[in-house]
Amino acid sequence: MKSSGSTSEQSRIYNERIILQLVRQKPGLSRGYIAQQTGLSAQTISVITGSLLERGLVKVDGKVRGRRGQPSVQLSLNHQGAYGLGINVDRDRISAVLLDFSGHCVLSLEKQVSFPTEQTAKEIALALIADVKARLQEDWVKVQGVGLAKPDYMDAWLDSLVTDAVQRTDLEGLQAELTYWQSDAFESWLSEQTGLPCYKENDAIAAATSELLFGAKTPRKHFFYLFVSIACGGSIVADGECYSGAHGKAGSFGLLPTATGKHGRWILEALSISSLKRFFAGHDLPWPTVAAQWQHPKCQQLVDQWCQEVAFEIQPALSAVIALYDPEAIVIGGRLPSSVLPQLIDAVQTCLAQQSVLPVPDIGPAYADETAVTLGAAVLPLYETFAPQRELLLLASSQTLKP
Amino acid sequence: MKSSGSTSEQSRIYNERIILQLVRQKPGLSRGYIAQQTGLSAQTISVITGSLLERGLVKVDGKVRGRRGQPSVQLSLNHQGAYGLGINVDRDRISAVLLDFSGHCVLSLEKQVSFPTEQTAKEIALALIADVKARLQEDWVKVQGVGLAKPDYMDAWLDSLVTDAVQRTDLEGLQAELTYWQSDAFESWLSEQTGLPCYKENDAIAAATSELLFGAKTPRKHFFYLFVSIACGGSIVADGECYSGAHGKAGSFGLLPTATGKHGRWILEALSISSLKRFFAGHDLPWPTVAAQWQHPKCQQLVDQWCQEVAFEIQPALSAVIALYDPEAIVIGGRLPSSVLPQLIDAVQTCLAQQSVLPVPDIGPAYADETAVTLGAAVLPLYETFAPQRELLLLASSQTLKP
DNA sequence: TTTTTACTAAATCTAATTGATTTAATACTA
DNA sequence: TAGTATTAAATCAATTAGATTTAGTAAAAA
Repeated sequence: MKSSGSTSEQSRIYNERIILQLVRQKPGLSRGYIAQQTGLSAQTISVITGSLLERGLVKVDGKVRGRRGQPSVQLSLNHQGAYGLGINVDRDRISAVLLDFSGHCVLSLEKQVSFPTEQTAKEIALALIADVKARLQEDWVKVQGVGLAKPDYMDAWLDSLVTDAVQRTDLEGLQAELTYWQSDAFESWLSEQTGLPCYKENDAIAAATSELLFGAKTPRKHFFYLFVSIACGGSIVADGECYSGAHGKAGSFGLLPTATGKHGRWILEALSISSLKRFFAGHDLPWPTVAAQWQHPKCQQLVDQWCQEVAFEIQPALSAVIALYDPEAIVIGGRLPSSVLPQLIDAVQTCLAQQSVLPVPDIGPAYADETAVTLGAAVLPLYETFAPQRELLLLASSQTLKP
Repeated sequence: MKSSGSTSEQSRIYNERIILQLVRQKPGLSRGYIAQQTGLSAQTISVITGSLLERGLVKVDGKVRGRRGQPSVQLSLNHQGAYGLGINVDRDRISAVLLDFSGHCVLSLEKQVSFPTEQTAKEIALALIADVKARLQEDWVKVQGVGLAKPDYMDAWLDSLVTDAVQRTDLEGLQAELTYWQSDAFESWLSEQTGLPCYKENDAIAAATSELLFGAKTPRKHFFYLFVSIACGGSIVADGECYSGAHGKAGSFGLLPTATGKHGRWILEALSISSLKRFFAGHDLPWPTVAAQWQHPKCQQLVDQWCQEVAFEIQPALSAVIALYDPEAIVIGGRLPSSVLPQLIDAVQTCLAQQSVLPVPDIGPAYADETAVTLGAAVLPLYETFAPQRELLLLASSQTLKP
């Protein structure tokens, strides 16, 4: 174990990132305002923004006239200053995106699967890499890395986690094949193919990271991200950073028990798209394939019923989160259809207000829609390279020690 | 909201603290070894240790001969280099200590009460301050501050939290009196009386902080501190720091529901000294007043039964902690009699091993005995002044902004 | 005596601060 | 309306703090 000291170079990098963060949150800032906000001197800001401009990470928008004195120069993020590549491997699909520095999606690929194979994932990845190289040309060097987001336990609960594709019967064989995703072979392969660093997180942490980088003008520092996909999970944001625990498995909300067990013993079986699909099937209603179908009264009513039942199922677990983490807010995101999410939030709010002994924090939707995870994957390299993280200052040097 | 930049002065303070931490954990280190461990240059270490020696925070132990080359100088913490004053207000007693820089208790006071009044607390505090000033003389200036540790909800559960003193009948009047402890009036008063900064935390966080500063040669970075006193609580240590949540209430383990409700609805009623006392009373066994009495077979057997029942009660809550927080270890400490603690740990280990779906982390006792809280209170000012905290670098400057 | 190790002094480098200066706009005034 | 004052933004130049590099010295074992 090493407790690293801090040098001026690390401070500089940190200060650069603090400035980038400010400019990202409020485009069009003047150097003077940045100086105020950071507590650094105007001269320092002048030097650092000069460097950021030179490196193309920041651009000049224009000048603000109308006030006394010299007009201030408005600085903004240069959208084309950096890119992040992201791949999300989920139980029912593999998707990939290229994200620019401002979080805008430049390229996007997706393929439906019933539990992903190594081969399908590699095909998607190769297609993405080829597309990106063709699109960016010499700007390829601005790609900061590849992010990979996948569920923590791809090879578990195969029978209860429904996917759309043809029913597989050879569950044991499938499970064996899926253990591929327990290794880090795919990360290594990605890194090799691209020549770029590869960052891996579980889907919940990836989604929460995108919330941190792009979520709000004044992001919350303490929240719990409740992530709903084919299964579900969670991520704890503490002091403005995702906390991943001693073994990278923190926030495993899905592994808490449900209140009644009606929708499955574990929350990941109850609060999930699988659960909702089973619920539709159990009530003989076809799964909507077009957005408008969600508005149908029968559909609305069924969704409402499901939301209320599930809210009740997860209430004790959410109460535990509130008692243990004392969050400012609970943010719900993931891959639920955008028309279902508000109903779920309503139901959870109502249920918690009735049952909780502790004050209930804000409960609201994540900023990103169903694309949150894939986007989150692409955010990982950008976050790693440009967000002001604690590690930067505390554990930056990584020299090995004498024996 | 302010995102502060980082300057070289902050780096220096941080590096000083990193060095102090190393020297605290492994007394007798050479400058060269410190340089290796921190990744800083030998010269930097020379300068900083020079300053620490001059300020009396570090002392020279001797020289190591026997190896080739010039013998290395052994540096250690100067025990008399700094002091911390601590007061613990609990439901059944008020206690206070003066701690030296190495964590050794210099002075200690205690008074039994049945729920503490403002007046009793002030008496104890004044006595402590007088004693300390008499003892330290001109070294009074080395006292870094006053720490106050108290339960989060002093005025709740009055009926179920047993104390030793005479039964109070006027519960409503008592409760009104106890709301004093919800304010920060006592902190302000302490600060005024001593002219020193006052640091307040709840008892669980204070105990965990002492574990962080004095707990181990190579302290764990991720653990859950389960704190058992008249009631119980918890504290989450993440990345080597106590996490206190958005409103300072994180880790409220006691507010999670029990499995069966047999020992009370909330964990703080079941896993607590109160619960154990009620259990003894319910089985017509007198509460041991001498340490040896705990060894009596009848007593042992009763304690064992209680431990097993309580372990079962808290098992779901501990599983939630493991799933949500993914800790390296669960550390149990607080004010349980030292003979009861190992039995409780055994019971919890056994119960979790049987019930948990996730791998069970290490479960072990805290380093500090029943004095953990009071000690923890006294640690707060030392921790604040000398531990390398994240805040130091990230939020050090606190200038106010223009409107 | 040679080699090795521990440590330090002086010079250098990086980055932030301070104070003066330049630039460009609005506000005031004759 | 022209000219001057005022204000604000930004930069230049000099200074300061702190870490690193380089070149030593001191002390002990081989």
